[in-house]
Amino acid sequence: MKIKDSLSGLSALESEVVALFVRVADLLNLPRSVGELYGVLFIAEKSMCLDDLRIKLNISKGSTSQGLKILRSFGAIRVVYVPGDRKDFYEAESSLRKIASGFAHEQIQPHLESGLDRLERIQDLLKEEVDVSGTLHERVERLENWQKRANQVLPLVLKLIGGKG
Amino acid sequence: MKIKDSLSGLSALESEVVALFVRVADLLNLPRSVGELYGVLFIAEKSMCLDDLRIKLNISKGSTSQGLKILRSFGAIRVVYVPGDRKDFYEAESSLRKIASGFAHEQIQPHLESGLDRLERIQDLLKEEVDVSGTLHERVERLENWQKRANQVLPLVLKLIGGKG
DNA sequence: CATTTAGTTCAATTAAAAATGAACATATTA
DNA sequence: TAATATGTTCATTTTTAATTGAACTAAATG
Repeated sequence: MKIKDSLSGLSALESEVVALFVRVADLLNLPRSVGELYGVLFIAEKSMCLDDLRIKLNISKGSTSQGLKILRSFGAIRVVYVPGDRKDFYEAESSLRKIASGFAHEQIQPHLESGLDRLERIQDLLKEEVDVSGTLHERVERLENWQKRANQVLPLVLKLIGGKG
Repeated sequence: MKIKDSLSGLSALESEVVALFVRVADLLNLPRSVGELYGVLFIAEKSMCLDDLRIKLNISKGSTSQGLKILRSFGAIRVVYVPGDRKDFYEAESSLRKIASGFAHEQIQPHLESGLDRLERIQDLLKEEVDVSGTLHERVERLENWQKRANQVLPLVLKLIGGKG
């Protein structure tokens, strides 16, 4: 351990963990850099500041700042106060429940809401129409059903994920 | 109704439905064209062939073919036989349970599996290390816990989504 | 068995998303 | 209050992903 890949600044173990979270980020439609940052913080022994992360990952200040902002936005990282240092230090939030909940509220919920808006517009369009086929009505009803179900399932999923902590 | 936007080939209602599914596609990390295709089929009165869709959406043959392939891959559309026509006709699968299940198996499961591979590699790396801190052990254990939970939650989510049909 | 029709594939192009880095804002301290 | 330190913003560049369209395979038709 402690032997860093001189090019990447990451140990073999760190690299693997980062790679894992880069994959997760991709799955969740988040920028690669967000996965990298969370990965480093997840496996870090100590809290780290923007520059620590930027240097370790060899990415730009802008990416680092934006990535940390995204991670903060859904509570995947926490800012910790370090006495005698004006820099912001970060550590990874380790409660899956909290992260999932934050993600659901910040990244999923808005989509569901705008979906609801659009569905209402679809219903309005349907009302304006004359001579609407039964099929068409049935399809729009199905859409309403799906929308409703999505809204019901999300909180249940959070309950499942948040099992213990 | 039946008044098509001459430029897009879609009625106002169709446009809204397509836009809705384009958003869903984006949320699920699928190409825009996949959302467009499913949207048109979802609201269509009759089954449609590749060329019907290509013309209606004004997209290329290649995109249409690839998009339909993706939709078939997780069972979001079905191929229907039309007597006296050699073309393949498609209609939207309307069972959310089936679509979600197909999506989970084809698009999510592989990620979970490769995640497991990577986790095993991380565990191996940890074993090779001497002088591993308690923190580090704890973090990798947490990772195992998350992985396990993801594998447990996925089938439960499918149960929830597939409520009635 | 040549021709047409349907659909796929994939190299090249285009479009979208992310990363960069310089300019900027804000807070600190000497 | 000048100089420094920290972090943000955003126009530009770079990278990645999606789309295109021509070449292709395969099947049906005449």
